[in-house]
Amino acid sequence: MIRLSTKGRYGARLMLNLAHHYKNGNEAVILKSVSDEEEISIRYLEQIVIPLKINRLVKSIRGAGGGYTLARHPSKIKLSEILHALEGSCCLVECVEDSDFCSRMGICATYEVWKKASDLLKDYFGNITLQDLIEISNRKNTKIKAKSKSKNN
Amino acid sequence: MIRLSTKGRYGARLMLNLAHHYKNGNEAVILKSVSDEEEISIRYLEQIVIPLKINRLVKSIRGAGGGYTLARHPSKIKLSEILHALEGSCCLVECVEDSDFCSRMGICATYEVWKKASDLLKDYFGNITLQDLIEISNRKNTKIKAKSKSKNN
DNA sequence: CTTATTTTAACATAAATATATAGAAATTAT
DNA sequence: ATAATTTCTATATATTTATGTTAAAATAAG
Ligand code: FES
Ligand code: FES
Repeated sequence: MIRLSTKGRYGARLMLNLAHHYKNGNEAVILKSVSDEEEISIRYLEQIVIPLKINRLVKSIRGAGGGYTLARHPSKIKLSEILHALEGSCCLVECVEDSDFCSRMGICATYEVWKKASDLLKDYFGNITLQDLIEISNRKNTKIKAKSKSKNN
Repeated sequence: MIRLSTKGRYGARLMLNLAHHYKNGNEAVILKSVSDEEEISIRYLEQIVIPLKINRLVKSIRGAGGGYTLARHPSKIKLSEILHALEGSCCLVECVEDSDFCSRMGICATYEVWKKASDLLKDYFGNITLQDLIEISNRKNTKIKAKSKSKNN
């Protein structure tokens, strides 16, 4: 019913990929490698990475040996920041952040509901960092490995 | 960052409008009146009301004197049902309900997060009925009246 | 120091989907 | 019959999603 745009979805995976390869902030990852690993069109990734750069979530290093790297340690980057950079606003409906959007705010009962739901999401995504995602990812992968191992034996 | 489509937004207001005029289920409201009161294009409302009818949330009465009315008492219609009817699925990303959508589900760490966020919303909207919205609306309006009265005195 | 290579950056375009409007046929009450 | 109203179908516009093409910057090699 509510759609996270592909930008937000792909952007989160792009950032998680950079986080996986994050060492000290100096080693850059080229988009081609993200594109291959995440199976997302490189042309589209190029567009998605721009707002991430503008919002200082990634650093770009041009030229040979260059690429992109996280601007900060994964534990210092919240999912809400990524989504905010990519989708502009952080709410289900425009009127929650732009009071001019809807002239009916004063009397609109649905507004209250969209507002609270937006806050729910904001809280949830505000408490998840890239580091958390890495840990979820690791847990998931070790589980898979364990599974396939027990199958083979 | 996450957008509730206009269908969902307008649909919720359409349903709330019908709820306001709900008597016993026999008195129909014409879309023109909803269109005027809610300031939504009548042509667009016509399209939005169809899935609501298919999902048996409203009843239509054709011909002169006809219109639309809620299929059940406002307290028996959940917001989640309305959104489900209008947006098809009830989740932030397709992969949550359609496992074929994303081939990476098994290893995708972001999936877990979208899934939990979807559940948060599902729970929230599943606990709000049209009756609740009516009450929110009434509280809001009496507040406004009280305010404008105190201004005039 | 010059040239070739790697990579980001910028711009343009195409395809798909969401949003919105328009017209007319079908149904019903009076 | 006539007027009111839903229902169906078509079309226009805007936005999102995705691909392609070229230019600019930085590095590496000779
Ligand atoms: S105030 Fe924007 S939908 Fe009600
Ligand atoms: S985004 Fe669909 S499984 Fe990760």
